[in-house]
Amino acid sequence: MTSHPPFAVTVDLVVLTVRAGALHVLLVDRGEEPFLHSRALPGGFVRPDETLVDAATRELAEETGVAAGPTHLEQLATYGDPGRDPRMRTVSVAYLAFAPHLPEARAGGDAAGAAWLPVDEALAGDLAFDHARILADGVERARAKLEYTSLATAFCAPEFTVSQLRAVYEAVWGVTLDPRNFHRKVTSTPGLLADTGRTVSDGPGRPAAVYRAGPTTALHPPLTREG
Amino acid sequence: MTSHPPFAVTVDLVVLTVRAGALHVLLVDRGEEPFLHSRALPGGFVRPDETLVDAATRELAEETGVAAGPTHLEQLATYGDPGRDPRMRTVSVAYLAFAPHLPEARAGGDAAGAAWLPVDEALAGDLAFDHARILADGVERARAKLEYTSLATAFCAPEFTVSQLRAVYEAVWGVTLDPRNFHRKVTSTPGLLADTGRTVSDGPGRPAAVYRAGPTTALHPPLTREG
DNA sequence: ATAATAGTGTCTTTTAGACAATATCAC
DNA sequence: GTGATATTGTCTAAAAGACACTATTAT
Repeated sequence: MTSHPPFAVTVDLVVLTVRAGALHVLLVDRGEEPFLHSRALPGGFVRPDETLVDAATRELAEETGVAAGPTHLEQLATYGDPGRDPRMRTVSVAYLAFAPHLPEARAGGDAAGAAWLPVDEALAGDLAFDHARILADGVERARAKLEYTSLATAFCAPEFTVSQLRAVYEAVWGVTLDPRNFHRKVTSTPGLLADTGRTVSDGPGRPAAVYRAGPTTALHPPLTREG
Repeated sequence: MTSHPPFAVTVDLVVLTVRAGALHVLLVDRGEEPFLHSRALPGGFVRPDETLVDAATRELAEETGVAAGPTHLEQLATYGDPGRDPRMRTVSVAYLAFAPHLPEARAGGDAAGAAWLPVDEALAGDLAFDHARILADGVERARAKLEYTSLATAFCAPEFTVSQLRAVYEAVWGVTLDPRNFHRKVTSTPGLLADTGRTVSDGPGRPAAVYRAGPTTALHPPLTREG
């Protein structure tokens, strides 16, 4: 058999960040049918001559104004059940992005609005298409990857303190970690953090050392998720 | 923009098994252009009304005679660079399968032949399309998943001994593990193995207890990859 | 001074890894 | 018996987790 029925191919983005101690996801108000005015993950059709990751980067910038630069982007999974899009047979390649704390998103492209929403609220409400499932998969992937990679630093500004890094873990995992053991763990993992030699003071308390992300991306042994 | 350019969507399968102490992959000889008579991963076009995983299961059975029943199947990643298929813009959703030791594969469908090949040989030779990259990604995923899941049991027959399970780890990771520490580790992980109460004797030596896979799928803490 | 946060040190429990010793088979 | 494999036990070193204690700031 040599038939190749035509499919539409889209990319959808699960863009996560930490705001006010909680994990948030970037959602748009759909500016067109189907699911007009529903909340949805940003995304859109892949163009004939671009790679999938280029399409993801472009849609992120077009629809939400979030630049790819400070953001970690990786492929999540692909969703292609017949009927997931009422218009036509559509296969969507989902990407997962970890963003630092950014200014408010702006809408653009096909989106009538773009905003950060706590993932708990997003999963409780209705999302367009099968985006609730995609979001749930993305959150689960994020939680798992914090254990054995240095990706938590992707949620931080280029320079950050150990407390800020710990706040990322606590927000994503929804636990409280012992500040002393956490500090010892991350500072004793070779190559995970690069000391800038500077400190910052934020409110009362001893000023914290300022670090950048180091070259190490894999955590051996992993951080554990216990409270 | 509301245009949705047509894409062809395929599934490709990285089917892994352990034979003679080495990790093997199931490859087909392509029966048609392009890459006629090249070795390739089994796969083919997704039909208009089937899910992606159904397409993967169908192609596996059609092209190689491998039934889905005893096989673990999970989505690996999606490959869609322009130009990866010289015929048209094609997006391929790759699936990763872990098979127990099976009889020789048979060819069928679009495949002129199907055979198990050691992954080292497969990666050293030329594979059609970008299948070398897909295979490399699949092998890496398999190696990583053995660490923190019970998926090694998917490479075993329904009933197996601790030695047979250890042989899977040694073949996939290419290391030698201490039989005593491995035995203690897997038998002390709650729910990983279900004792059948029976033993089997294979050659000289004390007969080994026979187990089935237990309900536990996540390994906490993970097995380590050291020799 | 007091409260708050940053960071270090110490102790206990758990686990990994090395390896001795025992059990049960084929021959 | 010998040799092979299975299984249990013991020991040591490393790591996790609990938590006392010190350091440095804002107020």
